[in-house]
Amino acid sequence: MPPLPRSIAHLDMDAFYASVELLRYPQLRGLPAVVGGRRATAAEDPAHFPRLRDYVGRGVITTATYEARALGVHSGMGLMKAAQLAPDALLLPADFDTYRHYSRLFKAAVREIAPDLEDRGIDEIYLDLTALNPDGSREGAHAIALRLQQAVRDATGLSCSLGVAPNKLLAKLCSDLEKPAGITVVAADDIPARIWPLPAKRINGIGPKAAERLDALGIHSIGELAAADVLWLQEQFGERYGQWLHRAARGQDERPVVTHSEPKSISRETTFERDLHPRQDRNELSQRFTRLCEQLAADLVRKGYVGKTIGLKLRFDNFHTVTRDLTLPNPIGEAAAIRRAAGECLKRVPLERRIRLLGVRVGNLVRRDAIPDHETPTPVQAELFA
DNA sequence: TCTGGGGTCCTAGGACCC
DNA sequence: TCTGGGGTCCTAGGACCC
Repeated sequence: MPPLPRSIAHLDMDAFYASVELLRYPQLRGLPAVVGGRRATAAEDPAHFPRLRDYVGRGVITTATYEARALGVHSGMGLMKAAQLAPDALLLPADFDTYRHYSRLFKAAVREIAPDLEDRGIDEIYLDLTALNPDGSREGAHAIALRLQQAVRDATGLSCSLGVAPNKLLAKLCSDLEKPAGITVVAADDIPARIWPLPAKRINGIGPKAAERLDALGIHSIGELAAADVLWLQEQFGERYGQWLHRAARGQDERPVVTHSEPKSISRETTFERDLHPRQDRNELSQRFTRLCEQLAADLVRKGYVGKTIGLKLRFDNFHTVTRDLTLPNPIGEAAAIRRAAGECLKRVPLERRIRLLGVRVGNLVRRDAIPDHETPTPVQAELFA
């Protein structure tokens, strides 16, 4: 007997950050608006909304309303470029605490109906609905999706889109087909008609680089990728990725919905308002570096981890990025110890250009409460190791 | 006036051990 | 002395995702 097909959903909030802002400022509904840029300062009047054309400085768009998207603006786009396309669009500063609050609300509402939930960040989740839709019917899947949509709306006032399919890959693809507030259900039979005409880059895992290489090889649609010879794909893209491309294009994906996972690393990074010179701006650089380590140490305490691999990340004014890391004999978590280890990493980087970004990371994480007392480094020991 | 911040996973070479 | 594998850890970079 072949295993019963699963019923997997992907739920994606519609223009999440921007939609949360519209709950706060309903008078902006229907207008092009984007979320992004630096945090608001206390001096700014929260009811006065600057236009994109007034913005000066670094940053990208985090979310654009559908009205702004119609003007060609999308997330990830630099604010200065977006200002050219949509100078009159409103610019709303990001407020992550509020977004996290609404994230918890919608996930709790979904969990009441479908407890097998995998977190995929602040605004999307996977759900295993197999037990809720035992016959695997389209009608059953659609009914559950409608209930979920309504529950999310009741809990938050926000809309979401759902895809329901036999696996995560297809569910993710489908949740995007009828946005906003859409529901798309597909079965294996629908793949040739519904999935194969789509561009290959719509597959989660085919990014800009792979899409460009596929294009150059004459493969544009998922169907063309499905028709390509697997050995040839492996020659072009490597054994593993070639095999994965072949399976993905055919709608094959066995990954389970993972309801619990532990973090592998925790990091903090910052892009400076202006590029800092390694010697002329040495003091400022050093202060920002220390501050990042303090914030990271606080994050580690709050989340209950320590780690033994400390990493440093630098981005230069030409956008070239380098990383260095150092693995210590014992896990650490204190700001001073992190600062010292990351300082050792910094000594291994030649500093010949101005610095745009500085980041610090702690990996090889261990839960604080999992460390036997005799292994818990005291501050003094931590300093000796660092 | 280009290009945020938080992550995961993969690859590949070298060290080191069996 | 030379020739080998295999496994694991460390490090650096890169692709990709939200």
